[in-house]
Amino acid sequence: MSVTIKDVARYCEVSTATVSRVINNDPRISEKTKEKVMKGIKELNYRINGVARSLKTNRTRTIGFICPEIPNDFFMSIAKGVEDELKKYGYSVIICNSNENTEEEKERIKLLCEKCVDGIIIIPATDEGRHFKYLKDANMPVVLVDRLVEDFQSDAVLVDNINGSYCAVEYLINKGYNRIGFIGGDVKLTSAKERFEGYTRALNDYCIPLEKDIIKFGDFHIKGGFDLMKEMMQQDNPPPLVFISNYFMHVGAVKYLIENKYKLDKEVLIASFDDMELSSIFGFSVLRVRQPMMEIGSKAAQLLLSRIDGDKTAYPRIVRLKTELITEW
Amino acid sequence: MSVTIKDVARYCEVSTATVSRVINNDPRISEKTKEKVMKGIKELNYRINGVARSLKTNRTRTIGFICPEIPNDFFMSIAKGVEDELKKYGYSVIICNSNENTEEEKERIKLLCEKCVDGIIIIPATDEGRHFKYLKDANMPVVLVDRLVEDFQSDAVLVDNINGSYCAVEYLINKGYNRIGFIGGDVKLTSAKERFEGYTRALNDYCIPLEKDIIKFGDFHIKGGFDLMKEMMQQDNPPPLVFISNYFMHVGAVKYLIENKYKLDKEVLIASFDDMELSSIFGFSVLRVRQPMMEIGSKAAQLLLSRIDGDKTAYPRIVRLKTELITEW
DNA sequence: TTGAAAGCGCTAACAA
DNA sequence: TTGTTAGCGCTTTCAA
Repeated sequence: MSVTIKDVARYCEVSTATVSRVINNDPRISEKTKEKVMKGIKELNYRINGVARSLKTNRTRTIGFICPEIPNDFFMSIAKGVEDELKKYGYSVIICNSNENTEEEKERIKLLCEKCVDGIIIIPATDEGRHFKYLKDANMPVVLVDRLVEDFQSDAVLVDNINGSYCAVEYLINKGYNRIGFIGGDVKLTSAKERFEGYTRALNDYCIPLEKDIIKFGDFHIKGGFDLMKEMMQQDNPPPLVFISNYFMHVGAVKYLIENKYKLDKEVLIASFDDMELSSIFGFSVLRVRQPMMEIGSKAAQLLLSRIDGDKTAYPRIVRLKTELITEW
Repeated sequence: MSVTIKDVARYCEVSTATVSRVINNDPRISEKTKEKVMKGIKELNYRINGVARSLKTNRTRTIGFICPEIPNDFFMSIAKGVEDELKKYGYSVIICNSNENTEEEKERIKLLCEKCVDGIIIIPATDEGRHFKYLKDANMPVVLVDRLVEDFQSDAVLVDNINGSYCAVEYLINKGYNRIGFIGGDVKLTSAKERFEGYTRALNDYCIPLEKDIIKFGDFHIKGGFDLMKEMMQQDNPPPLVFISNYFMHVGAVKYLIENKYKLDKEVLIASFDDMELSSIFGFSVLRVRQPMMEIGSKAAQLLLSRIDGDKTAYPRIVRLKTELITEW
């Protein structure tokens, strides 16, 4: 079949250990032997077999990344952050799709464990976390991202959702708005719950009563945003400004407005959580809460790596990253 | 360390071969032994070590996917197609980012080979393909997607770019437009070149002379679209309709129009290659050429799998998928 | 239907 | 500085 370390050893008239030392840059080797072996490697066209190496070293230098959806700029920006950070250390990333489904998530976890990844980063599909016990049993390092789950304590990277939406709403109030609609995601998700909390806290702190009719919940998707914006605007006295708690709902809301010929000027304004590349071109958006997506990813990667390298610091370690207010006002 | 097949064998008082047969669903095994072993597996909490298995079987059931950018709905929709198809067969996907850079692409290829993936799907970073020779030497199955490269023959999945843009432009001509601007990508890329060719052919066939001033090339990115749309609109006699040859340039063009307060009605219209979820909400878009992204991915996966399974059909096998015209006119 | 044993390609402990 | 060798956890051939 293919060329092995043994072939190289024979060809160069050295031992396999010597060849191994050369390919691992072991310093205890003479310049001369090293050159000879390198030459042999080249001439025989030898390639390292990472599988054999992993079997021996108990390390695959591969980690898993499970997220609810693949073509999704939010999740993939985090994935990029993970990848960029990990590749510095020679790691690669198996990206898996849970399809927002706990069962599939469970499947993927099993598969990744079987593949002996060194650790897993998960953006949970739901708030259900019982199946994560499998990871603990397998002694697999994990970092949760964006959301926490029930029944499972784990290292995690989150953003300061409450403060992010608090500040956004506060900013709007200071701009003179006191009827601010709210469109949010399923409050079972950490992020959705906290963002709603930031909204209510700000209103409370400024003595503005909550208006039930202009507060709406759905899922975090485009369709959810579309449907809720429709409800919002079709009622008798729609608010002049709506705070929307993620990017995809924002997109859905804009979709509704465009399809229904709302003007790009001041008929209705949108503030929202998330600031993606396209957010600013949607035209209704006046204020956004930016999450540092790449940083979320790189931070998660760092946490995971430290656990892989044996860091036993008290569990769970939760990192909360700051958000940033973006406005053209 | 962890529980191995040996532990299970000892615990169940059978041989390791028997345990192996059980976990591989080998039929030549009695119901009774099978049950006994299953019980042992459960009680000891045994987990398969895929690395050891891979070393023995020479198969990792993992494939690599290299693309120029990760947070990119076009590439990731293809990736999802790949993933969905492959997971049926127990495969998983390592997603790598070439950053549109030949050097990084080369690095990733090496890494994937070292990890002994069973095959690689690549959306090439550029038209440069010399470094792909490494794959041939390593005997690694490859499928190229979306673009071909120089100096390297390979299985590939592409769409019918020429016909796609031909039909779009033809449709516009039949709607009465005879001044159609063109904004395209770097013609070194297969897709960019072919889409321009479709445009010119259609104009030729309908005896409309090419107008140099309203034909512009840049890169396939948002900024490219923005800059070229600016050039397009700032000249003396801008065309009433522009054909833009990919999604991201389309986004950039819209960005320019919005920022410069173009009205959402008929001041200027856009037709474009690609039909993404957001395309229809941009407001200027009247016609789009839809690529079947998921299908591109699943087809690429199928091609790759067949090569992995030893299919020696004449190389290269090129699959051209059809596009579809989307319009609300 | 089951078991014994070789060996996949590599690393690392130990010896020289 | 280099070599010998055991063995990582599994599959698979051959024999029983």
